[in-house]
Amino acid sequence: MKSNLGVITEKLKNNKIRLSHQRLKVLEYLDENRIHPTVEQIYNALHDEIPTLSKTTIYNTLNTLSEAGIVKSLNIEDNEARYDIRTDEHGHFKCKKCEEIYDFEVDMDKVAVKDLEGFRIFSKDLYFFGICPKCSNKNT
Amino acid sequence: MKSNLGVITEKLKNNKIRLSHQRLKVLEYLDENRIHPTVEQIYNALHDEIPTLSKTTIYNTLNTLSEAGIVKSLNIEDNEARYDIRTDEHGHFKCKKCEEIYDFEVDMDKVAVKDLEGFRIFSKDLYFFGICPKCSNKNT
DNA sequence: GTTCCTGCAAAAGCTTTGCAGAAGA
DNA sequence: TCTTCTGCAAAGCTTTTGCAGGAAC
Repeated sequence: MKSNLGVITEKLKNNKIRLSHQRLKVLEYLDENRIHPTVEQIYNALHDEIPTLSKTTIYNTLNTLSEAGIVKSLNIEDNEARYDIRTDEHGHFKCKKCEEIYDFEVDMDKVAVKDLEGFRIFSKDLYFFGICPKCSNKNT
Repeated sequence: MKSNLGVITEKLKNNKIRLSHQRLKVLEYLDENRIHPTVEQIYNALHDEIPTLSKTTIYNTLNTLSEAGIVKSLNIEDNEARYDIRTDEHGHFKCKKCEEIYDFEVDMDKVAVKDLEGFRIFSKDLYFFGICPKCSNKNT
């Protein structure tokens, strides 16, 4: 998928964010591994290829990209942030057994929202928790 | 509102959680101050009345109560947990200006959820972010 | 009398900051 | 060349843990 990275580099240029090797690798990883990784996971995955890479750079990169709206940070865990390259409106399901996070499509307009007249809404986070089908079938 | 605390103490007894002075005070505070406070806020509020109170106890208390389903912890901030004594399904709106958190009613059944056949859902967190009416009117 | 809870001190874990050298434009 | 980025070390914060004394039942 060269097209995706092309779109991504264009987004960086539009936001006047320099195309450093580290940033492109982090973005490539997020694009090719839609697992909503933690900083730790990104670090472990890229460390072999870029031995000098530091976690500080990953934190800096993700903060920069979040502010530019190129990635989205998820607060679905209580201790550690996760990152998503999908920035369109969708929900996240976290399995309490395997800890995996699944995307799902939502129609937020159908959430009956009384009580919010006069509120200007910029973003919406929807997190579901439970057991995924794979873990349900492993009857333990 | 003596009835609320009566209900609360009954919940504690049902869960075999001892009715310590500290726990009752934390719960009373949550019940009378529906501001989704942080541990820090609870600590500051109760410290005058209970000078020996420690943050460790507040953390222990809130963890115990969360596990028993008597309070709910919110991950609406990226750094600090907030706590809610309302445990029924409802949404939270956080104002980016005044940082206040508002409750709102939702009907989650109307969220069009494809992609989740076979998933067993235990809980749902819905967080909205934007500007509240008060802050919208202060045109700054 | 038992069992569980409190609170101090210390540790753990995630994230940010300061800064000198390196890389991008 | 000028500005920005990287990465090391250290610090900052929230939260957890170990444990002795104390409170609940």
